This record gives sequence, structure tokens and C-alpha cells, in this order.
Amino acid sequence: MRAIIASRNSILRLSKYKNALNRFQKLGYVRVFSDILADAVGGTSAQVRKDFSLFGIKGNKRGGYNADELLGKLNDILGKNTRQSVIIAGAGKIGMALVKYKGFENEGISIVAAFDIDPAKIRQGGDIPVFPLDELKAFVKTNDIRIGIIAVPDIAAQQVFEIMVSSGIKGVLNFAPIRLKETADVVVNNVNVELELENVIYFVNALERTGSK
Amino acid sequence: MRAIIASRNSILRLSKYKNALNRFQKLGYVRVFSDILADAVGGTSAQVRKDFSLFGIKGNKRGGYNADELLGKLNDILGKNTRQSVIIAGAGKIGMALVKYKGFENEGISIVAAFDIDPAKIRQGGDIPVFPLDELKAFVKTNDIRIGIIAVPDIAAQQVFEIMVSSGIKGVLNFAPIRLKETADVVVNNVNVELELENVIYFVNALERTGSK
DNA sequence: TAGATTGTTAATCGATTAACAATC
DNA sequence: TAGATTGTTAATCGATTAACAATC
Repeated sequence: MRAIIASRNSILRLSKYKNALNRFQKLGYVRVFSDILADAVGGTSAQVRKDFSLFGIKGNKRGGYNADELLGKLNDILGKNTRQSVIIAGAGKIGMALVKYKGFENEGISIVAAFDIDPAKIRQGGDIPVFPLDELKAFVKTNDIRIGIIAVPDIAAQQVFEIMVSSGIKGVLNFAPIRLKETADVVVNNVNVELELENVIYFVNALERTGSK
Repeated sequence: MRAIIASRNSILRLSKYKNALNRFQKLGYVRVFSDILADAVGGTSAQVRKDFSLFGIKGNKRGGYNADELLGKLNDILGKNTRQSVIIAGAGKIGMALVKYKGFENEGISIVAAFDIDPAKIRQGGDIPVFPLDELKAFVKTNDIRIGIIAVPDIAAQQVFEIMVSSGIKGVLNFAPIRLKETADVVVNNVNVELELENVIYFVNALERTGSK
């Protein structure tokens, strides 16, 4: 019954610390310091300590943080001890790239099924089946799925979102380049590659015009 | 020789306004108002006007903004009048999904080549060739490419980044889940799907614990 | 004109950073 | 102990929002 105390950005940083720690651990680090972590994620040591203090993570004055212990706490906070099952709506380019991507499994995330409206895309033989979109609702309810990924064209996105929400999905990662009309009790994060690329292009042009950052 | 006056976020919003305007225009809108635009991108009308005033975009008191004119100005600011050529390092899942994605062309972005270290991935027949990574530098120089996408595994990312920078690349969109050691005159944006998904999962869990947002 | 909407200034809010006492 | 690093408070910084005069 803990209140939500952290911003989206601070949680993103916790994930980054966790990822950095995993690398450090492989390199044999036993202790880590706030400035090392800061360096790894591109922040300041003060921010690292601030983030930790927000979650009651204590280090050792002079001795930094024990890597194992810290990683354990971060995994705890981020819910990495429970495997998450995720479904995908849309078995196009993006959807199938995600389906085939192996990296999620190592992070405790299992993509368990994809759904598509196009009968030609339906495929139930492989590791991860592609079902008709019609079956999404029943599947989500039966398997108690809470997280969905939207990888359908923008015109279909809002409708698919509503199907997901009415099925009981509580969190959505949206790849469609459109603002979903959100409801208060569903979490939505957006990934928009084209926007990010356009942003890079803008700043490259701006840099060229001015010659300085 | 205009100084850089805008933050990353305000430029991202300009892109969103631009995208929303494109949709509005297709629907036959001639005038748009700040509150309509705010609604479309999930902001406030004050912010829309603030963003515009930052770039000297003037509307019409009482009459809002002329859609054509506004779109023209946004395209100008965002450099959409010049086609951008982009290369990709890494012809794996992500890299090839991007290569095959048709959406960029409509946005004035052309992916002109991909590069990979694995000889099995080299393919020069198709629309978009995949060359050996060795040839990246020469290609970038010959064709005066300024934007690159990094879609290689994290261990290779920093090295590929350095190759890009030494070739003359000025802006990078990085999909590798690692912090690149940046230099002042190169722009880097990161896309990390796993991080975003982890973030959704955290807040869904947090929501469940508290029962409120 | 009356009413609606812009453009801008000032106020607020939140996030980041600096600084330093506490202490291992 | 001396020196280094944490944990926290206060200061700063920047971004968002409120408010309202200007005016179409």
C-alpha cells in the first residue's frame, strides 16, 4: 500500500542502474559507488544517491554499495522477481520483430501471443502463436494478462487500445504514432522511432547552423 | 545563425503538432486552434501557444491558425523540406525491421544502406543494400551522410559509434541498450524498448498496490 | 459590438544539482 | 586517525501552467 513516490524518469533511471549493475557484476565488481553508476547511465552522483534515498536504499558511507545487495533491491522495486506475460496486437513488421526478439526473456518478460486481424498472418505452429484479433479478449481474460503492446497501424490503434482495456489490460506500450485517449487506471508508454529520428535530424541541422551546442 | 532556443521536448512536441496537422488537413480542416492541437498531442493550449511563440509562429487572435500555413512553418523548422539520407549499422532483427519499414519515406527520410559485420547478412541486390561494416566509412564520406542508426548488439555499439563519428556522422539514433560516450558535436537519441516496457510494468504494479494513480 | 482566442508575462511546480555534515 | 563517500537539505534551474490584456 505504498503510494507512488517516483516519477517516470526516476524509474527509468532505476532500470538503467539495474542494467549497469548487471554488467558490473559480470566484470566482477563487488562494490559500486554513486559516481561509477552515474557515469554508466549518464547522470550525476548526487542524482544516483537521491534516487536511492527515495526508495530507502542505503549504502555504506565510505564503502559505497554492495553490488549484489543493490541489484537485489532494484530488482525488487522493479518487480523483476515475477515473470511478466505480455501480448502483442499486430503481427506486422514491428510486432514480429518484437516477437522474434530474444532479449526480453532474459529480463523476465515473456511475449506469450500475438494477434492480428489479417487471416494471412495467423500462425499457431511456432513458439509464439499468432491468433485472430477476435480472440484477444478471451485470451487476456483466461490467462490474466495485464500488459499489452500495440503494434498496429495508427488508424486501428485507438480501437485496439479499447479492446485491450476492456479485456483487463492495465499497461500498454504503444508503437502507433498516435495519442491514445487514456483512462486513469491504465498506464501507457509510447515508442515513436520516427519522432526520435526527426528529433536527431533537427538538432543536427541546428548544430550545423550555429556551429556550437 | 540562429542559436538553439528549444529543448528536446519542445521539438518533440513540434513534430507531434506537425503530425496532428497532417491528419487534420486530410480531414479538411482549414483553421486549427491551440486547444485542438493540445488535445491531439496530449498537452495544454498554453503550451501549444508557448511553443509557437518560441519560434515566432503567429496565429490570428480569434481565428486560430491557418492549417496550411502552420504546417508549412513547422515543416520548415523541422527541416522537412530537405530529404534526409540515413544509414543503419546492424542488419539484425531491429535493423532489418527498420530497413523494411515504409513509413520513413513519407516523412522525407530515406534509409539508403545498411552495414553488418556478418558476411551472411551482406546483400546488394535489393532496394536497400547491406554492405560489409568495413565499407561504412567510405560510404558515409562519399555520400555525405550525416545521420546514422545503431542497431548492433550492445558490446559493439560504442565501437560502431566511434566509426560513425570518425566518418562524419553528426546524429545517431541508438537502439543498443548502452550509454554511448558522447562528444559535444554529435547528437544522440536513444530508443530502448525493454526499458519502456519495464517502466510500464513498474507502474502497473504500483497502481495495483495503491489502487489509485 | 460582443465574444473568443491569441501572445506573453508572471507564478507555480517539479526535477536536478550543489553543498556539506555525518560517518565508515 | 585521515580521507572518502554517503544521505539529505537547501539552492538552483528549467519547464509547465495560469492568467489576462490585446485584438480580431
